[in-house]
Amino acid sequence: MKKNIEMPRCATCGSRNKSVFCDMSIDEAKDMDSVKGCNIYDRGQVIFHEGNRTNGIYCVNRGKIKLFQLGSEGKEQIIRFAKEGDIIGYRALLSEEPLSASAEALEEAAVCFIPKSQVLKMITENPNFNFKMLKALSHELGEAAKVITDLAQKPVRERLAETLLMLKDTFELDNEKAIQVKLSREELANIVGTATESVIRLLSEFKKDKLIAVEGRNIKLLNIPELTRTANIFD
Amino acid sequence: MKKNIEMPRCATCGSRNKSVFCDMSIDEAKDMDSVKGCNIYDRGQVIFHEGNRTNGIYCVNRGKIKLFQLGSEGKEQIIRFAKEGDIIGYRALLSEEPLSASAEALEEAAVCFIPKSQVLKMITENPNFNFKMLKALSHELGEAAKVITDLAQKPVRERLAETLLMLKDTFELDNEKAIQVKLSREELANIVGTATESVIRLLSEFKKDKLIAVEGRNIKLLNIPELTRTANIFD
DNA sequence: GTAAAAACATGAAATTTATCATGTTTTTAC
DNA sequence: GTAAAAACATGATAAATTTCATGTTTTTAC
Repeated sequence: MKKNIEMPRCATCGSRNKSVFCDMSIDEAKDMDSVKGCNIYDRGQVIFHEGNRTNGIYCVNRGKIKLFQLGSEGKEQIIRFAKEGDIIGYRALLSEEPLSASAEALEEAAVCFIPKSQVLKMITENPNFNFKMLKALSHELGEAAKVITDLAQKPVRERLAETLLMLKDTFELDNEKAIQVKLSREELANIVGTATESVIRLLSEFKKDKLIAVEGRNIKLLNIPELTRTANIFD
Repeated sequence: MKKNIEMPRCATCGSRNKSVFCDMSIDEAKDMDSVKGCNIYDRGQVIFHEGNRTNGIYCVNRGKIKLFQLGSEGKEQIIRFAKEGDIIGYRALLSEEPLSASAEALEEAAVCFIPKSQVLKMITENPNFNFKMLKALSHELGEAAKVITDLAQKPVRERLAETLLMLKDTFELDNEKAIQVKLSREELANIVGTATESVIRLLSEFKKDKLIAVEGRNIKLLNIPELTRTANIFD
């Protein structure tokens, strides 16, 4: 269940520097504080549901979140991840369409809710914010196109290697080279677009080839250059 | 080669009603005319190349265009299409990244070029246009997510049926139910994400099952409800 | 702490899809 | 108009991937 917590203030939010709100004024931050909400979500809790309407955007203060669609056979397809400083739900808000994905916390997460009116106000009144939104959407669209080409053309082995590298870029490695997000084999399969068993087998192969080390959900990237080659990435 | 033609004026452009420029003022239209360029591209001509930088956006006045990326093995992946009233190249402009796709004319096309300065001016000074851009990007991003889920989860047969229906929605049918765009089997394969031979075989099956009629590149959709069922679409 | 559930793992078989080989038809370029 | 090239077509084979079956390990819930 959602818990009530002390409201994080935008002015002192550590995630703000990394977000589209990074150059918000003090007045805007106060304004935001007066209209926003904030909730804590436990691991596995749903923040919003695909198909629903939204009346605002969500800004991740802390925690890791997966965004996924359900395919026609009810299988999850993970579309992207969000972490502190990221906003989610903005696509649906701006397109005035239903949410195209569900969002679920991968670990305890604090997420603020910013009402539509406030978002529109900032877009209208703060050109920097407006351009940040345009830029974020454009960037996402470019990333999506790459994913489309990979899914259409690359074999599973390459896509899995690429997924591990993407997770590294998104969540970074700790000092033992371990990816700082814990996903099940099934979740990995739901990014790669393959069967869970295929992920299990390929992870074993990568492990045998010393590309990675695996202990449960902890995956260490031991040989990134060779993983990159396995992913067939040249740019 | 590019040909010089009489410059179409925005004020009288028949495509404008359907575009993000639909509620441009008379003054803005004149302003636009004074800075824009226009070129005619023959079938097969490239309008811009993936990886290049762009200093403006392209607005399609007439003709049909495919946008594609090259995969790591040099295979085309068709990402989307553009027709009269559509703009292309805006993703790269707004994200300040290189162009993520190449654009090629599928038939003779007239395409205007609008310099970056003018686009930014309109974004800044015309809130309606700004919201149209945000909406267009958001909508595209939602469509891309659907494509990702389909590519990851649907078999080739379903994806081909879905592609035919997508082409119907994008280019419409003539009064003989024929899709109003002519694509090679290879191009169809490059949308679906499969081998050309697979497209050929499946089109024959669809034809045998009376879902479609095929004469060369002319494809008539005879049974849309059943095609929709074949595509496994329920929403 | 223990039972139940979920996740992980692996082999064998089945299925889907791609590749290769080859021939025909259609289009393109002088 | 004709030769060359490209596109279309089809069968046979090969490869990639999924599915199914089954067992083990780990996690979760009282």
